[in-house]
Parts: sequence; structure tokens; C-alpha cells
Amino acid sequence: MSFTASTPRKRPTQADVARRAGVSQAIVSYVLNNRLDEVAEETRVRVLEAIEELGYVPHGAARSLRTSRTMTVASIIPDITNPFYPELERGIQRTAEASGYDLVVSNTDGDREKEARALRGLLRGHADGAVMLPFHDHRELFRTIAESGVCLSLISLPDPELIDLGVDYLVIDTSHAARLAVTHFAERGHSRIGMIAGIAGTPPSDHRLRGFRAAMTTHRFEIDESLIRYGDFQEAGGYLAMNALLDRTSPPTAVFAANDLMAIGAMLAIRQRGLRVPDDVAIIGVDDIPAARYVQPTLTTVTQFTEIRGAQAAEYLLTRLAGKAPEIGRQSGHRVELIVRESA
Amino acid sequence: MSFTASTPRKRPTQADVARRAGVSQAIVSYVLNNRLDEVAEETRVRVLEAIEELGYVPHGAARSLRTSRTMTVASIIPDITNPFYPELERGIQRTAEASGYDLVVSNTDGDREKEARALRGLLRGHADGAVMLPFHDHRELFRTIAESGVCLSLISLPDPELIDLGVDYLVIDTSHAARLAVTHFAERGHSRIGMIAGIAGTPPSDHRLRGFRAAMTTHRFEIDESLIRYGDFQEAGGYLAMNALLDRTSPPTAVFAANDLMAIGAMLAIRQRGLRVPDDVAIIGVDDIPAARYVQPTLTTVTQFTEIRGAQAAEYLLTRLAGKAPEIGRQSGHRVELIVRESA
DNA sequence: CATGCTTCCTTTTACGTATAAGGACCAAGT
DNA sequence: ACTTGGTCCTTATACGTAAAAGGAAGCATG
Repeated sequence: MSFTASTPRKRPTQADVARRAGVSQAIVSYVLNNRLDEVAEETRVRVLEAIEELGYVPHGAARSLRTSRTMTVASIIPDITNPFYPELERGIQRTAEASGYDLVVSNTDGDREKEARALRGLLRGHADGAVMLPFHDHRELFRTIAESGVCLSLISLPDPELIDLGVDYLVIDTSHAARLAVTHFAERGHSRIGMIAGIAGTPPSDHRLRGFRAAMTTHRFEIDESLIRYGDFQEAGGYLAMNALLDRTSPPTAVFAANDLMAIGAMLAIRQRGLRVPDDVAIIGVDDIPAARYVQPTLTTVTQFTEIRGAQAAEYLLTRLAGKAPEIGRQSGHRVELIVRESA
Repeated sequence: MSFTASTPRKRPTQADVARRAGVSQAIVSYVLNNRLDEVAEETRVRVLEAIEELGYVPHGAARSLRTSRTMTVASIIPDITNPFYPELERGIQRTAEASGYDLVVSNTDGDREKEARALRGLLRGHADGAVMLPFHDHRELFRTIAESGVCLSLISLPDPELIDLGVDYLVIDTSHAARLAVTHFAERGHSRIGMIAGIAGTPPSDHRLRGFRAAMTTHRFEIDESLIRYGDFQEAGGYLAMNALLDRTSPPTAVFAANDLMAIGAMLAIRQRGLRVPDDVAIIGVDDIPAARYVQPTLTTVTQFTEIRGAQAAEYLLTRLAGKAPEIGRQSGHRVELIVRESA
């Protein structure tokens, strides 16, 4: 079994296996697809031996051309370097693999064009379905995809038209996260509260900002627009936004950040000015990424039960792929919970 | 352009486009592949219009069955939740996309079987090539893959036999990282130095451990085997290992952790005992993940220039895919650098 | 002993694409 | 007038697979 050759030997096909086993190609296919009634046990063994000897591996493209299934699902996420998404991905992966599907991840940078590109990949048949957390509106593409029979499980706000087309939704309206944060701040005596939102126009940012405004109104706190800043969902963005807030003549005493990375960046900015968290400025983030437990002070944050969410979104997708889903799209809500640590 | 239908309309093929444009299927294919000399401009426009109207999208499987190219590259990494790998992935992605390739990520959990599974995906033709950081030995599979014409760019120690088969290597021997760490400790007066290694048997752990032993010997420090612990490359592992070290009657005054996540976990354990970093125990990690700048105290660590490494590994792969690589595999070394922060 | 039913094959077809091979037409060159 | 060559088509084929359709042999049934 050792080769000295260096030329790329062409991979064996079912025809090669068939020739070696002295049968027709169809028999090889039957063996591979476990059509036990079609082939005698003795023959089956011979074919399996030939497969082993030649190192035959099915040709994925040919197979999926024939079956129009790829047995892979895609996971399309905005930012692989944000720990939140890998965690989400873990949940998706766990579920997908349990059903025998391969999982491939596409990172979009939250970029509209890259999102569209990944989605067009679905149209070309790269995967049988996808779990996606979209940053942008792709209604047209989503519709085309759903209509072409590719299953979609979206983590965002439901679109009624797409629901009708069988798109499943994990409703992820984190406006409630903002409410939890503001209420917690209020209980600690804060009223001059700022927010570091994310990228304007993206759902994760807009929902949280909306919830923030609503909660502030509920508590009859004044919403000072100059205390609302925007970041890029990364540490750097939180750092810059916090510095801008601290540069004001009357900075906020508490800041809600749209995610943990920005919250951590904000804490860095505060520390660098010689101020303390939470005494001078209290901070709450969202996501409960692993680092939230390791920063100093540890970060009070709103958890979304990330991995479980990923698993559930994948569950939707896989039941649909298995044909066990209702024709119309499903949706399910979303529990969030405040984890109180040291930063607020 | 609005549909009320809910039945999955079958996707249009080149034949449908051809019918609509009043030409043969071949012409559609020529248009799509920019064979300008084969088709009159007027016809070309007509075909493009038909494509637009029908929303035609090429069928990936059919195309790659015909061309035996997928125009995607795979990135196979051990742990997507370890920030080091997403950063590596970014470098790979940047390079791949610049060359018009799609990138798909496979997460293996450092699990031997999952690694093998991802590699078998390559054999089935999922991608034209892969960048991989392997945790386990897959020499046989690698050979089969290389021989079947799928390009490989590995981030690990070179295997001469695979080099001969055209596998490229980004040599990542981080034993030098350990030397930098031990030397730094020595300069600060430490001699009772422990190490939190990673998962025994995996290259990232073994190399660093080997370097550690060598450096300790160079400095004529005693290697106390009981001061060498193993973790799982996660915070939790570092936390547990550090606790074990601190439970000893004479704990180390300095600890080198095989990666930053474990270093951060170790610092947590130290803090929880009321001890201080670096005064009671100094810590150095490896990777320079983003969090290293945000933990308190900030983490002294050895950077591998992660994203650049990923980009370079991908560069190897893409030049080979473009047929511009020497027949024999290439390899290039690996600069590492100590980033001195507060923890040591 | 014809008939039908199993069992286990082979032959054939289709999936959607890229491209080689072939053909029709026309302008230009001898 | 007859090649020659170019332009722009069409027809035909192969990629590797899954599975329908067809067929040959053996065996039980009436």
C-alpha cells in the first residue's frame, strides 16, 4: 500500500470499483446506498472489498447533482472573531452533526455584499439549508432561496411573507435585554444612563437601542441623545465610544453597551482615565461571552443562552430538511437573563 | 415580480434560459463563461436578459462535476471558540476572497475523528484545497488527498513525504515561544517556573513543552515535573491546572501557559486565592488573543502574528491552485515575539 | 407445464454543465 | 468559380452518480 508516484492519480469511480468486483456500476451504487434487497450478500462483500482496495470515495458533486442534496448545512454569521458567534456556531454544529449533516461556516463581516454572496452560494446549491443571523435586509434573496427549496432558519425578527414561504425564525429581539439593564441601573440609583449602540441599521444594534429608549421612558429618565454613541461591536468601538462619553462635561454614571466586546472596550477606557468600574461608571453588556467572567471587574451582562439558541435554530432547520416541519414557518421566542457580576 | 405561489418552483437551468432567448444551451454556457469570440454581442445581450428575467443561477454541483473545480477552499481548524483561530481564519478568508474563492470553515474540536471527517470531505470534492491546523496525525489521509489532486496548506511541522507530494507548510514550531517566556522569567529573577501545557499529544502543546524543557535546561533551572500540568487549551483548563499548582507546598513563582486562554484561567485562579499577578505568580501566555489586552492585569504573551500567518498559509494554497507553485511543497518559518505587558 | 413471483443482476437514463466537433453562412482571396 | 477562413451558431458528449426499467434464472403454485 505504499506509492512512490507523485502524479495525481485520478480518483477511482464507481465504474472502477465495478470493474474490479466484476459487476456493473449500478450494483456498486446499490451497495453504497444500502439497497440490500437489490444485491446478494456475497456480491456486496466483493464490492465492499473492491471499494476498500481502491480507496473509493463518492464524488460529492456528482452525487448531489443526481440527488439534489448535499448533506451539508451552512451557518452564515457576521463576525467570527466575536466570541458570541462561535458559541452560537457550536450549538448549530452539535445539532447538525447529530443528524449526519456537515456544517460549513461563512463569515460575512456583517458586510451586506458578503452576506449576499454567501446567500447566492445557497442558490448555487452549496448547502441544503442555512442558519443565518443577518445584519442586513435580504428579503428578495431570501424569497428566491426559499422558493428554490433551500431551507432557511433565521435568527432575527420574522418577516410574515417569508414565514409563509416556510422560513423558520428564532426571534431574537433583544430590546428586552436593554430593559433588564436599565432596570438594574435604576435599582442601583443611576438615572444618567448612556448607551453604546452597535452599527446603526443592524438588528442587534437597533433592537437594543429601541429597548433602551423604551426602558428609559418607562423609568421616566431623560434620554440625552448625546449620551448615545455608536460602535462597531468590537472592543475598539466600545473604547472609542466610551472615551467620547467621558469627554463630555457631564458623563453618564452608567452605560449600557450593545454587546460584551464593546463593554469590555469601554471598561478599558474608563480604567485608563483612572476611573473605577462600577463606582465611577457602571457597565452592562450583552451576550455573556466567556471573557465576561475573566475581565476585571467581571462584567455584568445579559445572556442570550447563545449555544442553546444556535442548537434550536439548527433544530428548526433539520426537522424541515427531514420533511417533518409544517409548511408554514415556525417561530419561537427568546429568553434573556441578566447575569449580575461586578461591573454594575 | 411578486409571487403568491408557495410551491418550490424548480430553479431554471441553462436550457430554460436558452429556450427563452431562442438559442441553444451551449450559447448560454459560452455567455456565462465569457467566451466572447463564440457569441455575437447582440445574442449575448439577449441571453443576459433571459438570465436576469428567469433569475438563473449556475448549479454548483453540475458545474464542478464538469470542471472538477469548486472555487471554494476549506479552512479546517480545531476550536472556533478559541479566539486564536478566528483570527487565523480572518487572514485565510481575506486572501481567499481576494482570489475569488469562497471560504468555508470546519470546526473539529481538535477531535481526531472530526478532523478525519473534514478531510474526507475534501476527498469527496467539497473544496479545491484546504488550509488546516491539524491536532492529530493524518499522514495516510493527507497523502491520499494530495495524490487525488486536492491542494493542502498545513500549519504544522513538515512531513518530508508530504512535501514531496506538493503539500505546503507554514512551519509553526512554537518551541521558541517557550524560550522567550523562560528567558523573560529568568531576567525577572524567576527560577522556580511551572508550565501549563495543553492537550498532551497535540502539536501546539508538545512543541511548547519541548521548548520549555530546552529553555529550562539552557538556563540551568531545575525542571520539577510536578510543576508541569496539562489543560484543555480553554480557560477552565488553565484555572484547574493553576489551582493544582497552587495547592503544592512550594508553588512556582512563574508559570508559562501554552496559550492565552489557559493563562487567563490561571490568573483567575491566582486572584481567587487573594494572590497577585505578577507579584506572587507571574504569567506568560501564547497567542496574543485580543482578550490579552483586556484582562486585568494585561497579559504578557508571545504573539504568532496570527492573521498574517493565516494569510500566508492561504497564499501558499492559492498560488498552488493557480498552478503557479513549484511541484514540491514549500515551507516557511515562523517569527514569534514576546509582548511584554503587566502579567510578567 | 404454463404462470407468476423472487432474486439478483445489467442496461439505460437523467441530473446541469462545459466544451469539442460540426455546420451554415458570408466576405475575401486566388 | 472555387477554395479559404472567419463568424456564429447547433449538436453531441462526458463528468459520476442514483435509480427506473428490463431481463434471466430459479422456484413455488395452480
